[in-house]
Amino acid sequence: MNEKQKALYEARAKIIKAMAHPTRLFIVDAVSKKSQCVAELTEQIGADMSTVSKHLTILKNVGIIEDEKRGSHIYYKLKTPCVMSFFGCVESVLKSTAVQQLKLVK
Amino acid sequence: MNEKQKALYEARAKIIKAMAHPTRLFIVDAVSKKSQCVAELTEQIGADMSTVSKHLTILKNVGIIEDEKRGSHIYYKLKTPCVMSFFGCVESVLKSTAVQQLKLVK
DNA sequence: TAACCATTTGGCTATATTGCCAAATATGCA
DNA sequence: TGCATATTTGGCAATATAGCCAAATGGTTA
Repeated sequence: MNEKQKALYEARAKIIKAMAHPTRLFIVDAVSKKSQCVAELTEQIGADMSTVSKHLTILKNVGIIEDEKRGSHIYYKLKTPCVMSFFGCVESVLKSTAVQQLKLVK
Repeated sequence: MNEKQKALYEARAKIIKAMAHPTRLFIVDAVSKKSQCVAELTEQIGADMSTVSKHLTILKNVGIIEDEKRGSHIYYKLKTPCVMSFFGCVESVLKSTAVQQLKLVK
């Protein structure tokens, strides 16, 4: 792997890493349904608002979500909808391992 | 988020987390093209073989790749091909942010 | 301008991840 | 059996991540 390739894989990994957290996955899922602000998301997640805010920043920095200021509120929404396809694949990975674990039990 | 939901998001995140590393992304890419063993991958990656082996274990444990023993070699191959769709989406996220950064420069 | 609401930032601690080296394990062959 | 090859495991140090609290910022309204 040369330097250029390495940099490319790092850039890709950074984006996937932004999705690689339960709270951030929830956020992506939630804002894909409707634009929401930190306070709303915080209520659903049940963590400190500052924590949720930091997760939002991470997702925003890589370009997965974007913010829109409306008055004193900041609404977050999905910027790159293709990330939703991750969910389907992840589900099939989960299912495939579940099937295999079932076989082991039998 | 109730406990069950939380557990589901954690399970999903674990799978995505397995992809969230430059070396592991490279491995997924590489073994999607052809089955390979640690030594081969190590050569391309340029890290310690034990490091590469650990990355393989992480990917295997979540069910993204699987191993196949042939004689004294262990070949790794892609188990859940849908993860390849991540690349396309990641590329479009990269492109979309690149375009935006260009606009800022102008 | 002051009090207020929404949100982010700084700072700190706890925990998790990564990568190397050295040692262990497993397999094949002389 | 014993040595060579292929790969994994243990252990440790360095770095990164996550979460909370407290404080700061920024816009809104009285």
